[in-house]
Amino acid sequence: MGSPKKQTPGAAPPAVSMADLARELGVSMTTISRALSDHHSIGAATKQRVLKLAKKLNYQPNHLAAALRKGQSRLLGVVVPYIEGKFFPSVIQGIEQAASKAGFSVIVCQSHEDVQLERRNVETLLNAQVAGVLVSLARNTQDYHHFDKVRSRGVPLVFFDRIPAGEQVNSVVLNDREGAFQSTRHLLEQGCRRIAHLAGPAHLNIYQHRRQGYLDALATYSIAPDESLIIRSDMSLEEGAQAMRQLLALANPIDAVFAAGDSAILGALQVLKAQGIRVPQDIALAGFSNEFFTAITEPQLTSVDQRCEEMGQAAVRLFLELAATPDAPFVQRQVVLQPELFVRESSRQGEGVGLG
Amino acid sequence: MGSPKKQTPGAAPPAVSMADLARELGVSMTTISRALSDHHSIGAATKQRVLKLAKKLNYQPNHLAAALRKGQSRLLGVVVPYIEGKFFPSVIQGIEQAASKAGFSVIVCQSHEDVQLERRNVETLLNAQVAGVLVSLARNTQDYHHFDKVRSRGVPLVFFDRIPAGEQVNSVVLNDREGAFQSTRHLLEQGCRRIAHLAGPAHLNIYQHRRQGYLDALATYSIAPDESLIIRSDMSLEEGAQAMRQLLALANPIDAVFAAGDSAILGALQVLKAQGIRVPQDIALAGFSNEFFTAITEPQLTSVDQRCEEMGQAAVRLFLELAATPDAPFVQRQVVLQPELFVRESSRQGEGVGLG
DNA sequence: AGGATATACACAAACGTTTGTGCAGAGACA
DNA sequence: TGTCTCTGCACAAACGTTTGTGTATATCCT
Repeated sequence: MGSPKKQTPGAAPPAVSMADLARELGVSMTTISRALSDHHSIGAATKQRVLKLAKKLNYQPNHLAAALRKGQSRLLGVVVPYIEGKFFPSVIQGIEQAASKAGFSVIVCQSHEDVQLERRNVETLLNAQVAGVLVSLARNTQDYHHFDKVRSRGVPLVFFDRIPAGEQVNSVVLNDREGAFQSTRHLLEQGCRRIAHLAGPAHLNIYQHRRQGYLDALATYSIAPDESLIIRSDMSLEEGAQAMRQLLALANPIDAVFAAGDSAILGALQVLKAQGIRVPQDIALAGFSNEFFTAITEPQLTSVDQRCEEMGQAAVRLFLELAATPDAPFVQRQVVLQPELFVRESSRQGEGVGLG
Repeated sequence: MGSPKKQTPGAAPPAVSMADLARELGVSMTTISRALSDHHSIGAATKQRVLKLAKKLNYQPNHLAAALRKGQSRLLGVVVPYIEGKFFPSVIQGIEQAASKAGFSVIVCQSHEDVQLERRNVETLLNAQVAGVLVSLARNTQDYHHFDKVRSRGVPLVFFDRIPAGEQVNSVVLNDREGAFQSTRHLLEQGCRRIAHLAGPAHLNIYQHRRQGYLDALATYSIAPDESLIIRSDMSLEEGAQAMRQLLALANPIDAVFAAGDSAILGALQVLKAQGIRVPQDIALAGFSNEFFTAITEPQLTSVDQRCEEMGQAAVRLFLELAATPDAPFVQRQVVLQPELFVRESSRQGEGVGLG
């Protein structure tokens, strides 16, 4: 009366392994392994035979076993704050593309802007024995000790966009200062002179640099920065709107706003339209990120493109370089991408609301 | 004269393994393994000692080894057409959340709407020994043989949103018919009677159902479907605009458009505004997906929310059920989520352009 | 011809887990 | 007292690769 359940209906069929190939061909597993990895000590004829049989039996290498033996997998870990909006999906897109070209798969984790989760994500990735870790920091990450483990395990570590402040790390970033500089200079060229700035969290490198670019551009026109025109926020739509209301309450009116993010400038735009203030005639606007919606608002919003996909690709390239020389002493590397300013209706003086 | 390079400066320190714990405690590795996995045959006292030492030595389990031994990893493979816009990122968000709660990591692959790539992605995931595969089909996938391997390996397979036609599969979908029905009924309730439909690729289940929902709603008002009012497209902004132009050329004018996607309805909106046709007074509009931009166009666009995150979570739950009973005979399961209609300015009769 | 070099392959030990089986002692029951 | 069931643990064989070392022929140089 044996249990009929023993039949295991959906059980996996015995996957063909190197041992099977070896038995079939009457050679050792060594030969199979080396033939498949194109090792020099295997004859061309043997390689052919192995490859042919492998194809015939539909041999699929078990990456897990290889990873275990070699101590690292073909997996690339990515930690980002979130995957909504345009930026991070696009960067991931670039990462995925470059990684798969190099034979790596990508694991994506979200920190949800939380250091705790970021820490756990890093642990998870290390436990999965990833070959490398690509990180864009959570907003409130100020302590970087959870990345020590990555390094000490000899796993290549690359930061992108949001990088640790004052640390020796490998990174790829946008030239945020330059982007902000171009954007602000453009506003100046349109004749604007009292330009406000919606700044982001002060400890994040990207917002520091955007602020600096804004200040530098003002300086080229010999305009002294006015602290009352610089408003910090979390770059959300709501706080952008709030900041705009605050700016409108100033005695000495402004004629332009440069925001370090598109959501904030959108919030500002909505406030202006609600109050019947014309954009760009009364107040010109410029944002940052070239979000999808910048092309469909009315007026369309001027913004700075962050080269998202290039950033992802560059991060992978950097990782590959590091992985290629595992024992090399650490030298800090940084890739800096050049932004591109997209001028749209919200900042072009001498144009009407320009309907389509 | 030994090479000084032998020092391997960045080499990984010997990670602490179960063998180390066993040696330290003077017990066998079996005991360690079972204590850590809370096996019943290990005494409470021993478990405590093991757990304590593990914490002290900062023991990190090697998932790779476990996966190799058990024949499956704690990785969940996901294949989606792309990760731009709102839908897929949000679904992935839901997947990630539910998966990490269950102790799984997620590998995301994009098929870029290409069957070839989709096939390769599936191979890649299987090679990575994923514990399960979650798929939303590429647009041109009509042959489903590349998923046979997944099943035959006993790996749980769940489709979401875009699922194979006429196949016995596990899936989680939105009630697209209901969403389209509600949306169209809403337009009818607003007084619209000649309602056009921008339909998507005919072979995708989602577009079939949205079309059907549209037809069903018309039927409740005893309106005979007019084929000249149904225009197929790829749901892009451009083709949406093109379709709108085509509709405007009709002798018998229409008074509303229900599109199976938000990009298409946005294209339509842009055409209407360019031609000075009032929305919703002259022509009312409704879309599908509840994309971010529906809330910022002017007028704001009525749309159907797809419960993206719920969909991701449901897919993971389904996977977990399947994984829990690996030897159970196949029974088709389908989770159907209820959509939610978001009524906005583009379809509300009796309202002006309603500037926020 | 003698020694070095290159070629072509096999042996077997890892990598770090999990798990079926075996074995001892303890308590329960007849 | 003998049998039975638990409890608590150890042995050792897997899982499918990679790779250092060994060994036999063939080739080359002088």
